[in-house]
Amino acid sequence: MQLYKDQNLKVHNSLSGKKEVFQPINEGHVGMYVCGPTVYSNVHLGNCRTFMSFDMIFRYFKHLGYKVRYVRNITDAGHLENDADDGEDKIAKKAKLEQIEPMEVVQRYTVDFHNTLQQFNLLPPSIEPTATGHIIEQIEIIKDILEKGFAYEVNGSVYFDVVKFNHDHEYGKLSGRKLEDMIANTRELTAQDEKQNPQDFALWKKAEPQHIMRWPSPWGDGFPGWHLECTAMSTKYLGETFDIHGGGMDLKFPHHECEIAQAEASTGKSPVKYWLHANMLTLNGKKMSKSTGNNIYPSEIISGNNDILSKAYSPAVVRFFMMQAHYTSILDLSDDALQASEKGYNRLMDTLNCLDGLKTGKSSDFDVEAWRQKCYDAMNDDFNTPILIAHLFDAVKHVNLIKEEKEAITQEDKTLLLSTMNSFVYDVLGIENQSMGQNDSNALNGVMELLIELRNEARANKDFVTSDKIRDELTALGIQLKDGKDGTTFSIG
RNA sequence: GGCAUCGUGGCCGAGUGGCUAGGCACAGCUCUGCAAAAGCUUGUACAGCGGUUCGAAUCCGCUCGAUGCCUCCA
Repeated sequence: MQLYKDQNLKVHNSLSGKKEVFQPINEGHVGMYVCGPTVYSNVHLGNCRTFMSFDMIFRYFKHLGYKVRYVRNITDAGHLENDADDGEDKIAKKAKLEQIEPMEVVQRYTVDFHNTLQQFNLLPPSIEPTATGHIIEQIEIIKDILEKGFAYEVNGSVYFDVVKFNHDHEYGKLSGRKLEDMIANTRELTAQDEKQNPQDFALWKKAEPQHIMRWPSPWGDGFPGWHLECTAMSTKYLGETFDIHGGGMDLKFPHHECEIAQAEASTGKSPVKYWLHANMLTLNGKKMSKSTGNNIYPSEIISGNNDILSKAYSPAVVRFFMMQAHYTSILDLSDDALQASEKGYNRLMDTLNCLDGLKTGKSSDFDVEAWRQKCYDAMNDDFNTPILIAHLFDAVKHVNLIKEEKEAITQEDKTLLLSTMNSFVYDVLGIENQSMGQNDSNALNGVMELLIELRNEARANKDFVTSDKIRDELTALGIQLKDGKDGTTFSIG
C-alpha cells in the first residue's frame, strides 16, 4: 500500500520557517534522524514528549507506505557539563558521584529509557547507535574538517573555527542568528580559554589524566564533542544528505546549528532537507528541565505518586493528552488538563470497543469516505493530530447515534470506519486501548454478567434498594454500569 | 541586552482575512424507577491600542505580558 502517492504531506521546515511539500530524496524512502537522550539520568516527561512526537511522525510515514529508516542515537559520552575548560562529561560526572563505572551509568539509564518509551507505546527506531560505538567515525570527520581548514588543534583538543566557516557559509541560518551579533553580545571570556573565539565549539577534547572515558586519537587521548556524534552517526546510516532531522526545540541552537556547520565543512553539502523541531512540555508554565528540577517523571504519573497530580494516569491517557496538542506548540501539563483528556480518552475507547458490534443497515447517514479523507488531510497538514482527534470524535458521535438507531450505516461503510479508526488511533497515534470492559478475563465478565442480571431482576421487581446497592457498590469499586437500549454494559476505570 | 516563539471562551487546545475545530466543565431537554452513560440544544473568545481592507481574532506597527535559546538540557 503506497498511500503516499495519494496524500499530499506538508511538513514545517524549521530551516525555511515554512510548511513545505514533503518530497523524499529517494522515492518511497524516508531517512529520519532524531537526537536521542544523554543517558546520565532518568528521562522525564518532557523528554518523552519529543520522542512521542517523532514516534507519531515515524508511524505516519510508515502508515503512508514509506520505507522508513529511523535513527535515534544514545549519547553515552561527550556531552559536557559546559563548554568552559573545566567542562566535565555528564556521564563521567554521574559515575564519579555514584562511584560506579561510566558504562554502568549508561546501562542503567539506557534500560530506563527503553522501558519508559515502551510503556508509552513507542516503536523502537530502526537503528539506535551509541556515541561510544562511533569514535572512529568521529575521528575521521575531525580529520576531514581539519584538512579542509575549518578546525584547529590546541593542546590536544580540536575546535571548530566558526569565524572562518562563516566566511563562505552561513553559521546561524537554522536558529536565525548572525555571527556578528553573537560576537557583539558575548560575555567576557572565561580565563585561559583555548578557543580562538567563544563561538568555536569542541570537536575533540583532551582527556585530563583523571578522566576515565578516553580514547586514543591523532591528537592524544580524549573524547569527542557532543555535536559531532550526531553528524557521524546520521552520515553513516543515512548518508551525507538525508530527509528529516528532528529533535527538541532546545537543541536548535547550538547543537543543530553545529551539526550543519560540521557537515557542510566536511562534505560541502547541506546535510538535511527538512528540519523538524518538537516543542517543549511545560510544568507550571515553565520548561521541564533536569537541571532545575522542574519536572515530573513518567513513573510518578503512572503511579500517581507525586505532589502535582490528584491521581494516577495511564500511559495511554498521557499519550492521548500529548497528541491533543500540535507537536510544534508548547504544551502545559496540569491535573485539570489530564483529567479532561482521560474522560475524552475513555469516550473514544468506548466507541472503539463497540464498533465491531454495530448493527448495519441499507443506507448510511455518515459519509465515511469523506470523513476518512478529512483525517488524512489533518495529518498531511504537518501532522496535525489535534485536528485528527477532532475528526475522530466526529465519528464517535455518529457511532453513538447509530447505536441508538437514530442513524444508520451500511456494512461496507462500517468496515471502512472500523479500519480507519483502528489505523489512526492504534497505528498512527499509537494510543493503546487500556480501557477494560470488553476484552477482560472471562471470569470477570462472567461475574459482571451475573451482577447485571441480578440487578435487572431486582429492578423488574421494583426492588430498587437491591438494584441501587449493586450499582453503587460497583461504582465505589470504579466499575460503571451503563444502561443502554440493548441492555446494560460496564466499564472500569 | 540579542535572537525566536507565543498571548483564543471556566480549563486544555486547533485554526484562519469573511462560512461557530475538538475535548473537558457548565445549563436546558430526551432517555431512565432515580441516576450514570449516550444523544440533542444553547451560552461564554480571539491581550491592549492604532493601521491596511468592503470585511481581521487572522496581515502590518506599537504597547503590555509569557516562554524558549544565547551556558548543559527533548
